[in-house]
Amino acid sequence: MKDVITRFAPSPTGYLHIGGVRTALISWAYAKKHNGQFILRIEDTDKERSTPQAIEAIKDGIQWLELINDGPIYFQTQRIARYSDVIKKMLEDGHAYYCYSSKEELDQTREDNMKLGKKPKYDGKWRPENNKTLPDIPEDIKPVIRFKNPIQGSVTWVDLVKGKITINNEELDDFIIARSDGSPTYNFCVVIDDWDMKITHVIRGDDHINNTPRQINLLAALEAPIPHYAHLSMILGEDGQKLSKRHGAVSVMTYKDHGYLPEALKNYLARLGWSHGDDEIFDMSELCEWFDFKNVTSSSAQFSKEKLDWINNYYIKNKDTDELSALIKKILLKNKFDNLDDKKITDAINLFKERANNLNELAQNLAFFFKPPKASKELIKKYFNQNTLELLSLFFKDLEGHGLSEATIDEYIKSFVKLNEIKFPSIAMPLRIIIVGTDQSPSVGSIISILSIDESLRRYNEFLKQYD
RNA sequence: GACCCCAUCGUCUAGAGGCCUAGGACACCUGGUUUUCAUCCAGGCAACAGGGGUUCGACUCCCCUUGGGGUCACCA
Repeated sequence: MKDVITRFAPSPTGYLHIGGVRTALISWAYAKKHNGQFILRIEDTDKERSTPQAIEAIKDGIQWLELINDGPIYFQTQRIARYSDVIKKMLEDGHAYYCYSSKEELDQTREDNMKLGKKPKYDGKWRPENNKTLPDIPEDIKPVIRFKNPIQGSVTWVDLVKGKITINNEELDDFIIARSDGSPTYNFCVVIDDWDMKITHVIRGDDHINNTPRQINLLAALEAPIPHYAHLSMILGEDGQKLSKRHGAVSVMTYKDHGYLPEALKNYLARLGWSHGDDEIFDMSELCEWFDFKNVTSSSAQFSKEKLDWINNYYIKNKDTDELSALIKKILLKNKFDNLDDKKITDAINLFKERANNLNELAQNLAFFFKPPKASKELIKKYFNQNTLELLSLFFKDLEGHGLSEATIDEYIKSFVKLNEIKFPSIAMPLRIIIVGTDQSPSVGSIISILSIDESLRRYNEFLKQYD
C-alpha cells in the first residue's frame, strides 16, 4: 500500500466532543499503523460560526489526548487563493456555472418539491446545456457558482465500514461551490484539500455519507484520485439519543476536569464500535497494531459512563505512582490544600487508588490526611457510647511506643482487642470516625502509620472537646 | 416526504453457513477474601426484532415488515 495519509477535519464552531475525538483517534491510529501521516485541518470557511476559542479547544483536546498531528495545522481560510484558482478553472472547463436564482426562489422550489413528495433539490434553471437558452441575467443578484453534477448514472464506493454504497445521481443536485460573496463552501474545500494533501483515507462520521457522492463526482471532474472512505457510526448518548448539548455532548476537556485519564478515555473510545477479540484493556501501541476496519461495527454505539469509570479505575490503579502523585497533588493544590507532603501523598495514593473511579474522587479521599475531618452526627451516634470513650482513652494512652509501621500498629490493635475482650469493629470503627471522618476506609493501622501517631492523637483530643 | 445507513444479553461487543446448549466485558445478583468499605477471586441472571425464502443445515446469505438513526442550506 502507498503511504497512508489520514486527516481529522473539524470545524471550529463549538467544543470538541466525544464523537469527534473517536474519529480523530481512529484516523490517528490507522495512520500510525501504516507508518503514515495524520493531518489536522481546521475547516473554518464559515466565518460566521468559527471562533478562535473553538480552535484552541480543538488543539487542547488533541494535545491532552496526545493524538499529535504530523506536519502543520492547516486552515482552510489560508487556502482561499488555491480554491479560487480551481473554481476559475472549473468555470472555464464547463464543470461549474453561475446561478442567479435568489434565495427566495430556491426556498420556494424546495417547498414545492417537498409537497410533491420529491427530493427538494435545485431545479437546474441556470445550468447550461446544449441547445438550451438561459434566462436573462438579473442585474440585482450576485450569483453563486454551482458544480455541474452528472445527471445520469450513479456513484458507487466501497465504504471501509459500511460496505458498498450506491447513490443515483438523480438524488444529487448541482451544489453550490462558491457563495455569492465568492467564498468557497465546505463540500468544495474538502475535496480540494483532500486532493492537495494526498489524503488516502477519509475517515469521518457517517453523517457525511450523503456528501460523499458529491465529493466523488467533483473529484472525478477534476480528474483527481478518489480516496478510500470510512464512515464511522455515531456515538449515542446514554439515553440512546443523538449526542446533543442536553445529552452529554460536552467538551472532551470536561472529562479531564472530571478526573479521567486520557489513556482511559482513549481505550474506552477505541473499544466503542471496534473490537479485537475479547480484549478490553489495551494501550495505544496495541490499538495501532490491531486496528482494522473489518472489526469496526457499522451500527451506532451508546456511550456508557459506567464502563468508562471501570476503565478509568483500572488505569488509575495501574498508573505509575509518581505520575499519579503529581496529578493528585495538582488537584489538591487547586482545592487550596496546603502543608502537602509528597511522601504522605504517595503513600496515601497507594492505599486509596483502587477505590477511585476518577482522579477527583481519589484526591477527595485523601483530603483527610491534610485537613482534620468532621464526622456527621449520625455516624457518631451510631458508633459511640460511654464504653467507646473509655476504650479510646485506653487505646490512645498506650498507642505511642508501638512503632509507626502499619504492621506494628495493626498488631497493637489486635492485642488491644484481645486484652479488652472486645470485637475488632468496636475499636476500629470509632477510630475511623475520629481519624478519617467516615466508617469506610482501608485498614486503620495503615492510615495511622501514614498520618502519624501525633496527628492521630491530636484528632482524638480535638474530638473529645467537641463530643461533650 | 425522498434518499441513505443500521438491527445479538439493560449497555459495549464476539460470531465470515455446521465449532452456538450463542462467547467475553460493564452493570446487576450470590458466595469467598477483607473482622468495615473498596480491590480481588468464584459463580449466576440475561440476547440472535418479526415474517418469508435459499440450503441437508442459518445468528450468519437474499427479500419484506417493523423499529431506530442520518441527510436533504449561499452550515460544516
